[in-house]
Amino acid sequence: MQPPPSPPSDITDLLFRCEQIAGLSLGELAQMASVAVPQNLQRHKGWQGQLLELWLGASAGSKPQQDFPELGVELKTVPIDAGWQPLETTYVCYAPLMGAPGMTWARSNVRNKLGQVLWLPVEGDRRLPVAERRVANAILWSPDAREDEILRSDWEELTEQIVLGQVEQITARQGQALHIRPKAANGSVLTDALGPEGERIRTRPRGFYLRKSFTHQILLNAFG
DNA sequence: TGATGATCATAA
DNA sequence: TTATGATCATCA
Repeated sequence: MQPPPSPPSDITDLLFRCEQIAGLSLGELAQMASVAVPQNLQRHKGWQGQLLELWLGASAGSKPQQDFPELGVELKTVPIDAGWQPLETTYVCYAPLMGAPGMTWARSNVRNKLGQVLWLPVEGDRRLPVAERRVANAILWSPDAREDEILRSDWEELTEQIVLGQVEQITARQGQALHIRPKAANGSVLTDALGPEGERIRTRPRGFYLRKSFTHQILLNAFG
């Protein structure tokens, strides 16, 4: 078996590809793709995500778009423990800090990314060697009315604070399902943001993330 | 011990 | 520099 040379033609094709790799270990998938397996993920944090992108035929590179634009699907690998509990929060996208006139939840990047997500749970216990971690069955998810409402509410609160120039007051403690945390190579990276008087300030870049509890519910609802 | 805040690698 | 892929590691 080898990684597919082209993107999936439709959802069925995508789900079929998921079935093909379900139950296999990262070591097996890496070997078949001629990719080296790192000892740990300390210096290879996005490694498994990129390996699985390769196996599902997602276009590489960093674009502020979905992984499968033609299918309207975003791919997210999520490390889980034996009880299907996510071990990490899930990065969603960059948080625009300069405000965007007329931006709404429905048109936001967060909503766009989360409109339809293909969750790919992977064993993530740090005691398990990376190569031995297995890929679970994929879950194709779209937020229901209740979930969308929770996300919208969190997004609106955080976005309002950004627009009002209160970026520095935002804490990761805010938000029931969606929150904001720093997102950068290190603390010296700065980007433009809005200040309290509408002036331009420099601050650490931020990203939107999904809380573990929210992702956990998604996995449970799909019955993992 | 878990969540928050910080950080690592890579592409364009 | 922005943005993707995320996980690490410190401290309450």
